[in-house]
Amino acid sequence: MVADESRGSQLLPVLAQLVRFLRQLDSPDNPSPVALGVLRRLDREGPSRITDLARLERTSQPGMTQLVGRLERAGLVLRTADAQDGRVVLVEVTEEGRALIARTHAYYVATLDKLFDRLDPADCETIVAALPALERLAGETAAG
Amino acid sequence: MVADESRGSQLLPVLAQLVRFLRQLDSPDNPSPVALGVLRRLDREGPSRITDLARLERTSQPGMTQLVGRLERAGLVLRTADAQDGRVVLVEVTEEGRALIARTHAYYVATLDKLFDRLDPADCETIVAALPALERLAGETAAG
DNA sequence: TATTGTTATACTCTATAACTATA
DNA sequence: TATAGTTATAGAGTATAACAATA
Repeated sequence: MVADESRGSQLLPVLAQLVRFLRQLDSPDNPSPVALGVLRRLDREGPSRITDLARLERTSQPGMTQLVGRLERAGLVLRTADAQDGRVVLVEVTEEGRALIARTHAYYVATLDKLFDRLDPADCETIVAALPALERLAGETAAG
Repeated sequence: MVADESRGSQLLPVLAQLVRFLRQLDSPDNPSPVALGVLRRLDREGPSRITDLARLERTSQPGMTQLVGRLERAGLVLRTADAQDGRVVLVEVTEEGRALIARTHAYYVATLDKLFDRLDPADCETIVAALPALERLAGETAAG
């Protein structure tokens, strides 16, 4: 298979186009990608340490301290002390933070649904049929 | 169809995961998304005005002036005057800019190809079969 | 006057280095 | 000493407002 016909080279422009489209939207709260990632992680996994958030979201530790500070000032997260280890700060998402996640998610979903509505029904079916495989592909990103 | 089962709500997490994965890569040159978008556009469409780049990439005009300035200092684009209209600046990509596009593209493609290599062959086939439909879906983002 | 682009200024986001507090 | 986190500082990136040059 020639390089320019590889599966990755075919999928990349599709991803790039969809992502650029979503990025250029004026979503209601307009959280930064990393901020949304942190909120979603806290929602999924519960209270977490600064150090762990920094590692998992691939930012520096000071960067995460500052992001958490901004999120806290915005009322989206709370910081609490760890009872076992006085050095540790535990960050948890607030109800307001969860509401922001829900609004942003709903907005992105509605935008994608509008794209599907403009598409040929046969194409829609083909994509829907491929979603489980795409989910497994996306799952591979966590594996390695 | 219930909201949480809509096509958009199924596609969104897949997109989010793949995009987060690609964004967190340490690509060789690490261009910003907008910078890469401008370079790719110039490569595709030839010399362009600041105003047009700003509109098409959805940045402010001063923002585009500044981005083009950074790209110029990095040797990735050239600015030339328009012979017909003395107000206009034409921006064009350099060979070095094209090389950066190629390196970045190759890196992303190789990363995606590695994901496919870890996937069940049947899933790969399903995704490849859906690529034309996905391309048309992505194309709808430009339509309206 | 309208259009093209730049400069001035400020804010967000992120990084590295140096620091404090706890283990 | 090592670890968790913060503070200090700087740079990239982007916005709005005010400006200069050309049409």
